[in-house]
Amino acid sequence: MPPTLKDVARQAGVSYSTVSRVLAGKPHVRPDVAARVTAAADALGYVPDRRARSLKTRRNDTLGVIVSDVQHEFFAPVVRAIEDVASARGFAVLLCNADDDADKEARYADLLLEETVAGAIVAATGDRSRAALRLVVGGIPVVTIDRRVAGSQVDSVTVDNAGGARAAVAHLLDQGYRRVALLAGLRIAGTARARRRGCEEAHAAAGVPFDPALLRDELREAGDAERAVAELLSAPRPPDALFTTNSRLASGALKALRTRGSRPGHGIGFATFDDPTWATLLDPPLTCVAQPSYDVGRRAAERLFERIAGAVGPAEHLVLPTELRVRGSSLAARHPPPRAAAAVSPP
Amino acid sequence: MPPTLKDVARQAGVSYSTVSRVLAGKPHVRPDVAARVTAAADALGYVPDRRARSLKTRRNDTLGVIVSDVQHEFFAPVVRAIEDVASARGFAVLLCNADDDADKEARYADLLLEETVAGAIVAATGDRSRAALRLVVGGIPVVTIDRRVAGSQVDSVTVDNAGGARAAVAHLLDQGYRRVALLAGLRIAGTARARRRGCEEAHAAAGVPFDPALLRDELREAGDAERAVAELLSAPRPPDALFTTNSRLASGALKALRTRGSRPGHGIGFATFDDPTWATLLDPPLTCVAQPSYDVGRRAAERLFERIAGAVGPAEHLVLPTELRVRGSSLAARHPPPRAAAAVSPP
DNA sequence: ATGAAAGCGCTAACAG
DNA sequence: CTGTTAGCGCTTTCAT
Repeated sequence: MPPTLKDVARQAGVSYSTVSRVLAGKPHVRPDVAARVTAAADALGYVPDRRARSLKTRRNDTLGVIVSDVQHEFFAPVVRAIEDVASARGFAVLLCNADDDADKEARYADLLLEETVAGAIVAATGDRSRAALRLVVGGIPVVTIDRRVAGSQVDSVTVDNAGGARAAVAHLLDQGYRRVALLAGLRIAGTARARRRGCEEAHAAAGVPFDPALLRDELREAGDAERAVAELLSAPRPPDALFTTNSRLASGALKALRTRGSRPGHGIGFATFDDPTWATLLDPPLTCVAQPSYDVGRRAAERLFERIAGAVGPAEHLVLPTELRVRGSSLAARHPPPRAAAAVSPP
Repeated sequence: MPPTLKDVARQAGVSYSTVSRVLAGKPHVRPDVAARVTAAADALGYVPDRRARSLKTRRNDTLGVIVSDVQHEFFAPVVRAIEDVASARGFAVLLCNADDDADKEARYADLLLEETVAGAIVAATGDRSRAALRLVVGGIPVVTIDRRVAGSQVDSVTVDNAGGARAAVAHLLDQGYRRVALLAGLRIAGTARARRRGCEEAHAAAGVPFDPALLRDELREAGDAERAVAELLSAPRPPDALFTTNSRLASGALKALRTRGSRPGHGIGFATFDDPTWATLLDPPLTCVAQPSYDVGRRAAERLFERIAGAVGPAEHLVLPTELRVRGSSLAARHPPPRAAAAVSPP
């Protein structure tokens, strides 16, 4: 049983509340008394009880974070950033992995409600963000990531998914590729929709029709992408370029290419969302749409703290830019006929 | 202000404690009363307050996790596993990234103490595990990962770091490499030490002397490894093979090789701890020592729950096996003199 | 089967 | 400056 305020008080020969005052650094305490209290406190190894304090003060220095999976390339830095910002302010972070599963999300929302966290960041992509709404109804400040929540006072931080996809696909088309396959994640995720839109816009702008047969979505794991690409490549009219909407799918797609003995940039163009460390280790290196994941988390957390501090006003929707990093995998189309000359590249 | 038990009681026209009983699923309540209470509770959107409950019951369904960085290849699955096990039992997880920084670790230990978490998993590698000890002294069950804590009742789950490194280096030596450089992480980390030991044992067993000039440790980021490799390769007696102790360092080392235009498996052998998804996307694919990261987290969490449930007895030290996955990057040495024949490989 | 009351560890008036 | 007191929301005896 850890020592309580009372124990410290007894030990220091003062009252209960004096100890509280000293330990809270409140003024109006005689220095010698303060010293005695402090001494007693660390003699006993006293540690204040956050729950009790929080119960009394009705403040809780804890943030909740709901993501689909911390293991994901995108979420790991986001979570890390949130934790950094939180810890700098003395806040703890409750981590919830909801796997894009609406039930899990709802259960976690309840958990955060029961914990009466000071605020929550919801990066989950599940069913209509019921979780986020539940929290909002419960009176908890929420910032979402990856998607907005309709018509509410919920701030959001997202990356320019449509723009990023548009840039990548436009680049592929510009390099002479004509049949760009789109390998995307879950349709319920706002990001997936936006990226698909970007892809379509790029086609429209280039005056190239987008063949719906080249769209494969609802892809979760690398293996899903691998199978999809294998299928696409053996179809009657195969794609001549691949665009994946995240690095997990990219690795699956690349595995499929490798199995067939084809290399990106040699007959088949390749680009992906995310810029994983290994992108530049491949030969040729991967063309990527880099997104500022850490910043997404950081900005979301900062905004959340503004709300916690009482900021009012309409929802703020921050959209962070992406950056297209052109590397070898997407360069000028050389069509399968072995080793034809480069097509559209500059001299 | 969220509704409390009192509000529900008033609404249902029963007493305070009856509501508690109903909601806790306790027996001895008339069905119709129970129904009225339940109805009132969800009419008001009542959500129990975990802090208050925990304060009263002196139990806290929360686990603390201290790792150096969730973004790390190894820790992401560990954290994920812990969270999976915890959530299956209705526990929440408090995530702490301590960056191998002793001060941060200590602060987080205090945080977990203040939260009176039911138990903690400490995967941090900092200074003498002061953090873990602090928790133990505070009466909190602790399971460590990556390292044991001397002479205490602290369980641990680790992977066979020495064995994994030994296997990889033995394989390299067996393939005919004679100057294997070891690129390792922080020296304070128990894992780094064990991996180094494995490397030395492999050398001893093969009767090949290990040149201390080929050891580079205290490497944190990919960039550190990149610089180290660049240096090593331009030294008078360069290594003919590289072994990195984690995938982050591997990517740095590979970058350095790439810059010099050399490919692993062609004149220079390569192997690494960790088996990242991209290992098989490279050409040649990377020889890896795979470790069961998810299982480390899972087993640690399971053991922790046993302790929380009151298990007594001496510390249990679980060591999980690693698996050497031989791929192209480490195959038979062909020495730099352009395209010499393979050296020691079987016919 | 239900209600009354005490108290978990803490903070915040309010007295003195 | 310091002590007394009243809860925060909940569970848990103990009566009834």
